[in-house]
Amino acid sequence: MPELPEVETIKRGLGKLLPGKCIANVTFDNPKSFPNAPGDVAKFLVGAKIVKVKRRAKVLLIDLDSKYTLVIHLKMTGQLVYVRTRELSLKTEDRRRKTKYSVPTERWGGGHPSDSLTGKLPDKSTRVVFSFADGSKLFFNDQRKFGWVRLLPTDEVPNIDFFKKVGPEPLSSKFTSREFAARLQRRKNTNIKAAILDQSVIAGIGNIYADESLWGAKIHPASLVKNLSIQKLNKLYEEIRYVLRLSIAKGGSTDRNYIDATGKKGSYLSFAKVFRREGQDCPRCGTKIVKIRVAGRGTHICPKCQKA
DNA sequence: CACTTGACCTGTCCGC
DNA sequence: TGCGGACAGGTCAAGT
Repeated sequence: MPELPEVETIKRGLGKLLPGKCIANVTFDNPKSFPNAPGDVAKFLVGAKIVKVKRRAKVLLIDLDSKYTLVIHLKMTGQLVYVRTRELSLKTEDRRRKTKYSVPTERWGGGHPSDSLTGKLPDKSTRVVFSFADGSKLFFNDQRKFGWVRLLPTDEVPNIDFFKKVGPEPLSSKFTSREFAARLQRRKNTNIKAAILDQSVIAGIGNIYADESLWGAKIHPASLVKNLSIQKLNKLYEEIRYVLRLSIAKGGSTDRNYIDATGKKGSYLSFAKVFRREGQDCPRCGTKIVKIRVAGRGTHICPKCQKA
């Protein structure tokens, strides 16, 4: 579920919280969540200081001063939540003992309680825990275990298969409608929804923003790319950039379990036009929104605005 | 090579 | 109430 706006929101949150933090310890329960950790954790992770937090496509990158980078993919149910520990006052043995044994971490989540998912961490979905020298922690939670964390030398990150083939950032000022249309031609015999979900065509779009941008451009998701006019593709380009920007401004979409670095939900879905709105009226023409299946995904359309 | 489908997982929801 | 099955969706491997 985390698509570009959600990962961007997490990046911005962690970018304010993590730089300068020194990693004191890393624990993980599920080897698949951190495939190459065992040998490299001690050498290049513990003792390293966080330099910068970045994003490329739906991937989060945390640069360390050890010339290594944590590469994190949240896939569908991944979360990265930062928890500040209760400020310790170590004046007396009593207070130290009380703090140590009773309240390892304070309530997590920021903002208004109704905006956050409440609970204690770690929980049963916690796969990796990064502990920092100041006592704060970063939890990588992932209910379905599709996500992963990898530790790679920073200069090798661009060489992994995913980054070698991934398409341009849709919100980059260098990304033009002309380039968008040109890149779509590699998938000209498939449907437009599959084409924009293809990360090698354009980075960062997932099911939510595919449906929203196709509605905005009045394109049926099953339309073959080769049958779409250049005007339609230009409109789609504009809509993709519009919905991604709007969602970032709203802190992303919380469908089931997305939360940001401080535990807060995103509010984009309350602005969504069709996603998860089957049975409701199309905001443009009033026709009932229907849910169909395209490219193997649940797909939401207005059958009147988006003709096949 | 282009394209489609299934696998990877776990939790939730729906119908019987 | 319990239970089986469908479904959720990002990416990759394997299939056509």
